[in-house]
Amino acid sequence: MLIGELAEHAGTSARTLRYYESRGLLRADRSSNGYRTYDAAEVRVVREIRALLAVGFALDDIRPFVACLRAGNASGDVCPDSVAVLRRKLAEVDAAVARLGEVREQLRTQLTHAITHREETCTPQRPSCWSQ
Amino acid sequence: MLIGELAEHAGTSARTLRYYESRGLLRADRSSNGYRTYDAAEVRVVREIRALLAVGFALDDIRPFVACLRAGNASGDVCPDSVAVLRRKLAEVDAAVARLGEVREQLRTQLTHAITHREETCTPQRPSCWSQ
DNA sequence: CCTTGCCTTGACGCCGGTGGCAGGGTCTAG
DNA sequence: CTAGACCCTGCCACCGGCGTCAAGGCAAGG
Repeated sequence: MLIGELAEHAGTSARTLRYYESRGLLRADRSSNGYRTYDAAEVRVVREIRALLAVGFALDDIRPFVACLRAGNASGDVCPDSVAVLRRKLAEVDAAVARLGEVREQLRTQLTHAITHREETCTPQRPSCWSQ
Repeated sequence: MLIGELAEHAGTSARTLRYYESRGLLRADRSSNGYRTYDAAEVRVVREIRALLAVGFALDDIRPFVACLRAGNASGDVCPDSVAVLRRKLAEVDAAVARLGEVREQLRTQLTHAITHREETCTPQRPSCWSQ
């Protein structure tokens, strides 16, 4: 399988696949003319990468999952390194949710405050209130 | 007030203040030698900018708040344009929270699945499971 | 032979907020 | 006069995951 075919099967671009290779996530054999040649199994690997990226993983985080798949496991998740990354990411997501929750509260407070004070200060008698 | 003083009062760098100016958020008079000169009121403006940036606003989003402060309002929040941005940001944050919630669930599912299947597949009898 | 369409490597662009440097002017105190 | 601490403009670097262009090699069909 050439790189264009792999890209199409996996739903991405050849450029992207070369980038993954440069980052150590993909490997390719080369045929005599220098073209990259892929085994059909690489489709799964690329799909795994895309799926994890979509969830918010960085390429460096994804390496263990790829190694796990390559080791012959049915899923990239089951190896200890992958589990460690999953745990870490879960913690990060929890932290992000918490922070966003605080931001949300602050925004709500600001909005309430703004609407309240608009009654007092933004009147046709005081047009300087309007920013435009 | 010179740019270095303003930077110190507002807790940031002169470089940053020049950048804000280049983006249309700050204005400065120039003294005869070409140095930027600031009114003491600019400290509040810069602080407003920093506070909104810290919450996750982009510089372009912050413009209305600055205009609102400049118009003489006690808070940058009270003008209609600011309120509109606040509403939009709140919606964005809500969306982000929702998405992260889904991601969190997926991660939890993956983790549970991984740990369950590790029992079956990752044994000393099948060392290829381990990615390292 | 020529075109078409794939492949190759290499390099720059993007986005946003800032740091940092180069190369110069200005002001002030000693 | 000079040192040092400011100030000025302008430009490169960063981070990450690519898009995109350049310039060329290779395969296959008319």
